[in-house]
Amino acid sequence: MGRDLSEQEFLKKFDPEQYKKPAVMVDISIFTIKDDRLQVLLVRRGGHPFKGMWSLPGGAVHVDRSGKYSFDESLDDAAKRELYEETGVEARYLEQVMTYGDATRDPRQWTLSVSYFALMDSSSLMLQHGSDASEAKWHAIHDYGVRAKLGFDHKDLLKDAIRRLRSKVEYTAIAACLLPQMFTLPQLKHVYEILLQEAVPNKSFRRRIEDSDIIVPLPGQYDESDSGKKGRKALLYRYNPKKEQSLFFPRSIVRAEAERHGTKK
Amino acid sequence: MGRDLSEQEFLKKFDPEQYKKPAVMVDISIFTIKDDRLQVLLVRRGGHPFKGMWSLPGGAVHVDRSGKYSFDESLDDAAKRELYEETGVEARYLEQVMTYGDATRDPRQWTLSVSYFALMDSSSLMLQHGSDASEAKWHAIHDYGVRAKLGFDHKDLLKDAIRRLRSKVEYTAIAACLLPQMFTLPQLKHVYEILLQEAVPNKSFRRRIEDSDIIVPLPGQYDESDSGKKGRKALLYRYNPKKEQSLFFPRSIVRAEAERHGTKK
DNA sequence: ATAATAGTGTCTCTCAGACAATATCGC
DNA sequence: GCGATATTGTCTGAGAGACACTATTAT
Repeated sequence: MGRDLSEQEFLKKFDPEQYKKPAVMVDISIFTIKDDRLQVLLVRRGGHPFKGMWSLPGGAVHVDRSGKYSFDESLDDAAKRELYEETGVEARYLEQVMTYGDATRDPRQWTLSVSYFALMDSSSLMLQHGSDASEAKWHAIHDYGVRAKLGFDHKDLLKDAIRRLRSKVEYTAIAACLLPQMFTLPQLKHVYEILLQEAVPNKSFRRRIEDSDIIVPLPGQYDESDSGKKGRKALLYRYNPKKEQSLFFPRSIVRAEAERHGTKK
Repeated sequence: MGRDLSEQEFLKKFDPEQYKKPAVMVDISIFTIKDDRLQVLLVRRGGHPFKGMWSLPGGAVHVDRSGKYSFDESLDDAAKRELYEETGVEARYLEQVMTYGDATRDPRQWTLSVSYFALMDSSSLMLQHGSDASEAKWHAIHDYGVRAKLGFDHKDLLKDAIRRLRSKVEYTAIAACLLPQMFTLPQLKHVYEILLQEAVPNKSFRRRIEDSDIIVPLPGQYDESDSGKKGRKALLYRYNPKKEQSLFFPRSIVRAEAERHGTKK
């Protein structure tokens, strides 16, 4: 290791290109509820590899300050940038799922993908066309995937993202991030039922909300949209924006029974 | 984009070094139970940056087939290799936590760290000295960190790894991976109490085990070690190796009450 | 009024935790 | 036997889900 260098000298001499590096991508599963289904935004691949197939929106992390592209300060920033490029809006919720990396998942090189999932309400959205993604489209989720053929190992990324979402829904309030700022409890319950794919008991559900300070009522405000609808009007609630971290419910919903987390059965 | 290339032609022409890339490291929080405490294995840094400080064991992913180092087929392989280089054994449990990446966490370059945590029983261990890590040592966990000063943002990596471990212990059987192959229920209960830092009700704990098929008794076999000990001998159990995935308990242990997941408070 | 939807009251059954009782060991 | 540890038995309170009931709206 030669003589003793100071940290300054060491950093000056350090060559970042001394070793071969993997490519680093950020890929996002952007979810929304549309037509009573959970849907994910996919883009059709315009170039090789997997040309013509669908894939999760994403791209390389921008680490070159002198490059022509906007610089990414962090992984989260890269995810937010990709998300914004694809949808033109910011997501209500964004969370890292996990990282995939091996020698063969991309035929070009050893590639690593940091997978994220994002939640948005479908009304807040304007699909941006152009850029590298030739076409972007919502695809309904069936079970743990989509019917379309996905490139790379994005089928796995998507499956794990859906799993994470479903599991997290049971003990947090993030489902509210799939709805507009203001919503009713029947609407929210409906989102839960779509995500969990089973009936949610009414009383237990409302008790959960009451006992939490995550989802708070807007006293006296009723849902006036969909004026043609019959029946009693529902009270409006909103997702509590303060205390970002405590979107946790005191206890889990549905399926206290076994195999809640089992991968198969 | 020029004329239409076939995928083969495209791949032949593709230049992996066309864009600048971040460095990719794998860092591992290796946990064990020693002296009635949760402990993590740290190495003292021999070179810059953060020379002389402690850090999580780890290193760059080896993606160069022609290099002098062993090639890593995947991220998990890289983690297993680092783990083996450091401890000389394979861990009983290894799980990816999450990935950290930004422009400044390593003064040399934009660096990304994939964080893992590993569980092992302290008896199965032989610390390997040498290589780039000049010194390796167990450090007791207090609250969500260690007393030693850590380089990089490893304090955050460690904190998140501990959080993941503690949270996962409540609904899985991974705590058994901190004990030898065969163990008694009082021993396992003790591990839970060390990890969760609170008393675990005896009857509930044993009911959980009974109802699960994750931890199974070795009928008629008693713990004969520590022969000087008073009192009734405990039955031996083992961690069920088949069905790797279903190390989940039907329900959670302790703290059904609020703030189970809160970050602070 | 009636049907439809929203929201509330109440009962029951299950289960986690408390605590007591029993079993088995070394001495 | 005695103290220590392991294991099992029983009771009770809390809470989730079932279900019936009330409230409010459009037609």
